[in-house]
Amino acid sequence: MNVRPENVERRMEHFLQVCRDAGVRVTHQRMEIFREVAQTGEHPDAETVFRRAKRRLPTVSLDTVYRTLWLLNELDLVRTLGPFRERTRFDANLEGHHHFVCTRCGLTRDFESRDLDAFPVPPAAKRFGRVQAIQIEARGTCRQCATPSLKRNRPRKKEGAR
Amino acid sequence: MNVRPENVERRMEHFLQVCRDAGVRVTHQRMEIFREVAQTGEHPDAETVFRRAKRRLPTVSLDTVYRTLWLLNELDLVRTLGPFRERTRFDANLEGHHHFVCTRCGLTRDFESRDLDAFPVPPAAKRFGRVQAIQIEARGTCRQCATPSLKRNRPRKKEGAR
DNA sequence: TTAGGTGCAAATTCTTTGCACCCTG
DNA sequence: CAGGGTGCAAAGAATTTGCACCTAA
Repeated sequence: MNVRPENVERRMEHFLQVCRDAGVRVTHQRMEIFREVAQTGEHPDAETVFRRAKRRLPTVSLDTVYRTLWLLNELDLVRTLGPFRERTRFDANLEGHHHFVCTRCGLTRDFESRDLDAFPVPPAAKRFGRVQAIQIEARGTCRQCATPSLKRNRPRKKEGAR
Repeated sequence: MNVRPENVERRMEHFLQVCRDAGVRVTHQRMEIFREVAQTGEHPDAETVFRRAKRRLPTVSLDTVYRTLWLLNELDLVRTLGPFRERTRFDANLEGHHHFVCTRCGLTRDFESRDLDAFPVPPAAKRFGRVQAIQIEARGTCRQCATPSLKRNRPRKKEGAR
């Protein structure tokens, strides 16, 4: 569950490198916040990162944690699970199907793949519990986000193309 | 993008059947809310369903939409994308990896699969944009949720095992 | 030194809940 | 006609923002 120290170290190095290259300041807060995410395989939410980071940074604030996590996401040092900055979304298509997700704007569309449907459940997944279905998420950039003139990029409020 | 009328019809039939079997009342609101989700391949959020449902149900309220969507989810008539009723979660493991997701409590864990990493990007996914990575989500029930005595089931507030 | 970063507090946005009235079964 | 379902309004939870002070480069 926890990441081995040598890997955490490697991630920290990478973090420093990326920050320098991007001209982003390396603050005490950013280091510790990144470390908390780099250190665990638990996919923590902001609140959890906050709680843990406070052990080393007693005065850190939750909003700094949020700002830092989104910064790290922009620098591609961390990623979010599922479409990010999005509300809960519902789907009535219960037949096996897969999703294309645009990592810029969150657009999500179904597609089908016989080959994937036939793919056996990986044994590595079974150790966590009983697997009912496997579903792939193809992450990338949608047509509109790829076209510079029509950038859709992270609609925060109201809807984009849902 | 939109679901073909005959499939919408089939889903409506199924909806009625499931409601009857479950002893859940079939109200005008529930029918129209389900219809909105059944009709589109867009994975709408609650707000979007609300806006659309209002065209047929001018007096419907947003909270009814929420209550109904979660009811439909419980009846397994709709599903949510990604771990549901969860906050945004972050991950610093950027190497190709996959997720086991418990559909009861949202527990999410990484696993690796060489075979899946080697799986070619399905052509059907490419039509939506450029695919950078494919990642599978193995959905099922985790050990703890499968054990009746230790039910974890949907922690809403505060954290479960993240 | 100084622009970028932080902490605080307040604002927003999304989602849920309590309660009185309504309508399905 | 009884109990579940709905709408309203208000509460609650998660996340973002404005601003004055602080600090890494």
